[in-house]
Amino acid sequence: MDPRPEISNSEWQVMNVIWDHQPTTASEVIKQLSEKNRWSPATIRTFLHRLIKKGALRYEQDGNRYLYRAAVTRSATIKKASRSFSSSVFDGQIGPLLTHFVKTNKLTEEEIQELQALLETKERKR
Amino acid sequence: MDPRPEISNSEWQVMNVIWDHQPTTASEVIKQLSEKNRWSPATIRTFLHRLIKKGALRYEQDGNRYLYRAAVTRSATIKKASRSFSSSVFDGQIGPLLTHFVKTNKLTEEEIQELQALLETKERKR
DNA sequence: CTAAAACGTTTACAAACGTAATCAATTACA
DNA sequence: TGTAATTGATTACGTTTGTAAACGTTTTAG
Repeated sequence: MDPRPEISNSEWQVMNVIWDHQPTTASEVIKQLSEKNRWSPATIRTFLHRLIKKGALRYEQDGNRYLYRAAVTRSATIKKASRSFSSSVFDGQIGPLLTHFVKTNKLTEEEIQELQALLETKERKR
Repeated sequence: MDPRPEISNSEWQVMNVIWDHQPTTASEVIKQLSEKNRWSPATIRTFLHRLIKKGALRYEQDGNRYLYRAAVTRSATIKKASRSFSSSVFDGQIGPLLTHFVKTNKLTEEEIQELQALLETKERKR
């Protein structure tokens, strides 16, 4: 199920919780999110409903409550969002995006090494 | 001038043209953009107005038309947008974002080398 | 057994966004 | 010189988003 239309910023937070705890209940999501944000439970429930309507979440009855799970994979969703982000902000150029992020952010030793390894492989493959 | 609220997807396209042609006129922006998108001139003018209201653009009179220029730098604006993007999509983790982009995209030889150089420097500095 | 708490559903409402038409003033062309 | 085209300003309108209250049903605690 391809989520149409796009997932909004707030909805991303909900999706992230679901992907990390799948399958899970509304109250679990509420617990996780009402700390970070000052959202009322009702607000979070609204996001759950909208995500279902968008086809990004599925649910099944579990007694009197729902168990939610993602209807789309995290990586596919990230890929779509990234494409759309880089297409507006960087005008489709992935290279500048990457160099920008590398320049302007702190990376841990591990992250640096993982990136170097990935780039090595890329280079090999050409 | 810090643009409040955020720049929308469509508005990014306008900003990109302005940054590339600064200072420039509405009709130049319209020319550039109505090819890629199927936007009517009125639509593009609306974006210009909104960007001025948001404080992202400035203008000065030039005869009977305006000359537009950015009121914010491209890099500062990109940085803000990237932060906000990675904070919702990657929950603030920059590392995963980078590895994701490297994994899922084609990079040119030059891009790979630039990234490797950047990472080298980063590693030195720790 | 009854009142409160929990859960899902519906409705609400302002701001932002995508997309544009219309209007008024000015300019340029015939 | 009068009319068409250009330019900026105002208004429009449906959808999405952020943020939530209200409502009805079910479960639970006292």
